[in-house]
Amino acid sequence: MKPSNSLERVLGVLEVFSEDRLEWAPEDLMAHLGYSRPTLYRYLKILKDAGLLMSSRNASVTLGPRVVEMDYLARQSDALVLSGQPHLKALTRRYSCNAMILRWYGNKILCVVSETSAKNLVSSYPRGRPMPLGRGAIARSIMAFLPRARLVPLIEQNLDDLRSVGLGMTAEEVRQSMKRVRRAGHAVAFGEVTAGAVGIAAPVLDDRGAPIASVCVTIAGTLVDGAGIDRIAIDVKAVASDISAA
Amino acid sequence: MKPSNSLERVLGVLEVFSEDRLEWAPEDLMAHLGYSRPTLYRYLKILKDAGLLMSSRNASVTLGPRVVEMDYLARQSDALVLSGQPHLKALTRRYSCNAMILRWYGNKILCVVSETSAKNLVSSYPRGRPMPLGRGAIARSIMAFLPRARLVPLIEQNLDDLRSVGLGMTAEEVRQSMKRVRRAGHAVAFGEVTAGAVGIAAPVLDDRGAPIASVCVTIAGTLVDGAGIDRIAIDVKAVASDISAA
DNA sequence: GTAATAATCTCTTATTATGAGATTTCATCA
DNA sequence: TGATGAAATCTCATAATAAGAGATTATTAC
Repeated sequence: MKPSNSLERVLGVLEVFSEDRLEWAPEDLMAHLGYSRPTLYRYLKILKDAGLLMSSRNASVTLGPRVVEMDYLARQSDALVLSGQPHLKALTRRYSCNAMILRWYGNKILCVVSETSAKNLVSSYPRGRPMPLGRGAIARSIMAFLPRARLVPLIEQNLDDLRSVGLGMTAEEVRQSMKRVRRAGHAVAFGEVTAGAVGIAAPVLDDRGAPIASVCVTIAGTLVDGAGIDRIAIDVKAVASDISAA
Repeated sequence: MKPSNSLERVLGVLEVFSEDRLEWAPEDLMAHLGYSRPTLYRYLKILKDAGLLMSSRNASVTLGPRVVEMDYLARQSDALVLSGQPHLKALTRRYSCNAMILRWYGNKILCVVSETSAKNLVSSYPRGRPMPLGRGAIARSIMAFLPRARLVPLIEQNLDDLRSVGLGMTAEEVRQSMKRVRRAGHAVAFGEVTAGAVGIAAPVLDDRGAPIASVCVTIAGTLVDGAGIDRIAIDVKAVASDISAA
């Protein structure tokens, strides 16, 4: 995974930006990436000219305006957004809730659209924020549909979290829980991500049955009982399979 | 502006995505960019691995999930968003309107945040969408604060639009109109971008007095008279200068 | 199964990215 | 305003590697 050519090395600069580190001083980038001074400045110049980076007041760099523009364009071309948004609006009309679609990519789960009708239940996962793999209905709805070879290492990496939400003590027990989720076709979680909120999620599958996204409804625990959850689960699954078709 | 090295050429692939063309077939990219087949596929592979591109069903490519993630990060680190958002919330609390901040970069005006309290006045410029230079209070509030050398070519490029909104028949007359905007410290536009809407915008200036952004309130024309507009203009200018300070 | 298309590989050559160090630009304070 | 320190850019020889023609291998579609 370490960059082997100069093209990957330029892009490597973009990889270092994360929620923990939104601003980088050139000096730190040199140290962190191991590029020489002229090389780093060359890269920065190119990335700034492309608008992907910009320099903030104190000479350090942050992500730039072209990123913002590209996200707008990505919204226009994303099949999940285009086909999913009307469904989300319908869900939020029917229930006082938070409805969202999250994409599965490279061991990350990323929110791509969300709609809300619940006044005080604000989603802590807006568009673009990656979500943990170990907790929540969304993660489970996706993991349960992965092939075993893909699933097992993920379980092992997140065993502490998975254990703490009661999916089993050992990796094998967790895998059995996942099987049950797969059979049900959806996952339910009580307050695993947001206290007091119930999450109900179903996977969007591609034509080979591999998960590519998840549809999730989050609703205040006080608003639903078991039967209510079942009803929502049916709707969520319907939406997910509808999106799968496209 | 034509790429001179391989690093700029890879990034050149990202430049071709626009509102008019959200999806590209590799074959078309080869023709459009003039890269050979192996080279183009090499570039695509690298950009896909970085998550900046992804391939859609029909083998063509679109912007990818890392773009979405980077926009989320950009939101977290953007001083305009961080310092501006509370102000926008205050403005929308005070008036039934649409309040937004737009960044000026590379001859483009790009929305970075927007808040709204008006039910049926939906902004047609969400985050990331570039806005025309020839129409609207926002464009004018920025252009009026550019140095003459920068301003004149822009006026000439957009003369048709500028004329059609009544800023003057010749470039020189338009420039005089801009001077008046500059003296007033804000721009007002009636239905130039959205029919029936009034736009009131003031520039955010850096420490050298160069415009870097604009604060704009859009409100239904039926809700305000001249005095109302003046009141809003004062608030908008206050917000803009407050943001300028940071 | 086969045909058609799409993507990747191979390998040589010319191109060009690289980094040490010098130089220039920029900002800051006396 | 001029001096001081830091940040960014430039120069240039050399090693590194990106490029492309054409062949080969995947992937679809039928």
